[in-house]
Amino acid sequence: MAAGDFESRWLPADVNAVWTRFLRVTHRLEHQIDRRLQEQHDLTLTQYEILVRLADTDEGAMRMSDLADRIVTAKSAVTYQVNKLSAKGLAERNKCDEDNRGIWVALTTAGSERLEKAAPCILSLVRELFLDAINCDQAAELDKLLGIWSDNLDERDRNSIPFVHEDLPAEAA
Amino acid sequence: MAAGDFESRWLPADVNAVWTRFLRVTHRLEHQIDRRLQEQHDLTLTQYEILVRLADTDEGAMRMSDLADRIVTAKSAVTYQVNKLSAKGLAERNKCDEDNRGIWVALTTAGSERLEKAAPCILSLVRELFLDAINCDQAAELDKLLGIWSDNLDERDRNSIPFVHEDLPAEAA
DNA sequence: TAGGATTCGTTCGAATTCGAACCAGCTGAA
DNA sequence: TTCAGCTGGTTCGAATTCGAACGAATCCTA
Repeated sequence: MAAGDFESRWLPADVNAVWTRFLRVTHRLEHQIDRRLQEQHDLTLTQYEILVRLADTDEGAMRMSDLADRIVTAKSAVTYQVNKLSAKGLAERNKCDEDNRGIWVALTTAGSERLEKAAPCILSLVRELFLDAINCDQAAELDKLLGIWSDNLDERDRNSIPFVHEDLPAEAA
Repeated sequence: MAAGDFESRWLPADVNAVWTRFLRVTHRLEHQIDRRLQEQHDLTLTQYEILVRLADTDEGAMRMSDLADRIVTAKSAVTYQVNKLSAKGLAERNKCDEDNRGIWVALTTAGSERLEKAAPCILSLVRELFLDAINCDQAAELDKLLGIWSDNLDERDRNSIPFVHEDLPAEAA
């Protein structure tokens, strides 16, 4: 449209293209991993994610809310999935002494074992699809990008910015 | 575990960290956009995606299957969403002369208008969260990465590679 | 040109996700 | 101390997604 905004902005077509491509690639990646996980380890990607999050902690346990925050889903979805995992015997819910409302979700032995079996398989798939194809510099760059986006999102959350898109700032001739 | 594979491979912890971070960031990005879209334009991200895909074609129409392929969902989900859009008057289903089984999904005038209203808003949010924060070189790099991953996935699909993770190739001492 | 294999799109049921409403426990200020 | 407000988690109903099964149309091959 206007012809003077080349340095800091992208042209609409470019933005659209990159974003579209980004969405498509991420979805395809997730689908591949998810499918593999279900076929070979009877786990959903979400369930696997929960197990990984739990295993990543020092205490081997996490509060429901923190879990929800980490895996980026609604609290109710976490309740649902943790129940599922608990029914499978892979995780357990323990009451929380510091706060009687709270729940500590912990990995069971079976959960650890399942994770130990699944993780190498998944990580190798992740490597193959996602990381092996790029070199060290690119990987570093990717990591930097992820950091930037993450900070960006944090900031937005912190301020809970009320996004408004001004249609036309009423100053174009 | 073994200690000799440092150059082309990542350490498990790194892979895990990058992948985790990637998943989290992409989910947060999508949620932000999705929420905005629903609040301000009464559209799901999927629905918006469909409208964009349709608008991107020369004919302003697309076959159901191609749509499913583009937005990376099951065909049944496309049926569901196109029905939804059709009920809203934003898209229409036309029969296909070349193939009597087929359906051409086309944008209606209302659909174009809705998209024209929503797109700037969404693109500006995408810019803000996703692209403005990175410089031109990084953007170019990102584009390259997306290309690599995409090709990778294409290849895998083409050969429908039967993924097997050999637990230990039985040659480590 | 008949018949098996594919492909196109739909339908159905199951799984998952979300948000709103809710209850119970915690916190802070009067 | 008490009461209003907040926070952690669950429940419920609605929306969405998936995959399997299906019918119809097309393609391919003999």
